[in-house]
Amino acid sequence: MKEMTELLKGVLEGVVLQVIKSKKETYGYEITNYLTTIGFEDIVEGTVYTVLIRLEKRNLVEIEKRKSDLGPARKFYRLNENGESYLQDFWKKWGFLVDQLTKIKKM
Amino acid sequence: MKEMTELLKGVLEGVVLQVIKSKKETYGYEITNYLTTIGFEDIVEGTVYTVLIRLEKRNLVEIEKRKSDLGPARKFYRLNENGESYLQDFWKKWGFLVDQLTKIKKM
DNA sequence: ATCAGTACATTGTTATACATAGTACTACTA
DNA sequence: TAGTAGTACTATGTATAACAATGTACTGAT
Repeated sequence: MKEMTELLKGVLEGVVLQVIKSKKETYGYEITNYLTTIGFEDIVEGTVYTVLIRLEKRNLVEIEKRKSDLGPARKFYRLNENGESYLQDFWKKWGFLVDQLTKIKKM
Repeated sequence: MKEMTELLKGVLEGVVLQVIKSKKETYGYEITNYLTTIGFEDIVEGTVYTVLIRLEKRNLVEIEKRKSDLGPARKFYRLNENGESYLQDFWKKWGFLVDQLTKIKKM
């Protein structure tokens, strides 16, 4: 779906973290492709990479750079404990938001 | 719930519009109070007013200023047709986002 | 007269997503 | 072997949105 930009704000970080968690280990390019295939058509590489750098700065992920047999080296991301608890918190807030909006919509 | 700030981005506008629609007609102060009572504890007046001004600029609402028997004059907001279709679009996008995040969470 | 409650407005800051562009590596092919 | 497509990451600038903080102003009660 198009023009989700503003709605994505604040969500994207949790989404990317969850993708990393689910895949155990992954890298920027793969995350971008994954997100576009599942329907976030407008997400561009630049956006994902800025999120990843943010996650790194906040120490929510562990990083390992490894060579690829296809193209340049990949920077692999893995959740650490901070990342786990951040993600838990994120889903709690998300759940709350969904509940609130459901109520407001029915109002 | 606290610290929903970032998650609210892009959502608040739709929320405020829906509140206006549901109440048929309302004003900033009432909206702020309403939102804080239903659980958005951190929302402050300033935020709601900036949203309202945005809605006005984008021509999504009609405005009427009327005296109050209690305190200063109130600026009443009412959805117009643009507002209606914006709101419809908003709920569509929101629904899409909820679906996507549900999938991602289960992944 | 002062204060609390009601009501709106403004200004500056910060965070986030995006646009754009660039770098660099590999494999294929003309 | 030069060129191109695909893979992969980085950097810079911009726009938008929510918040913090502050100020104005009106009414009613003490």
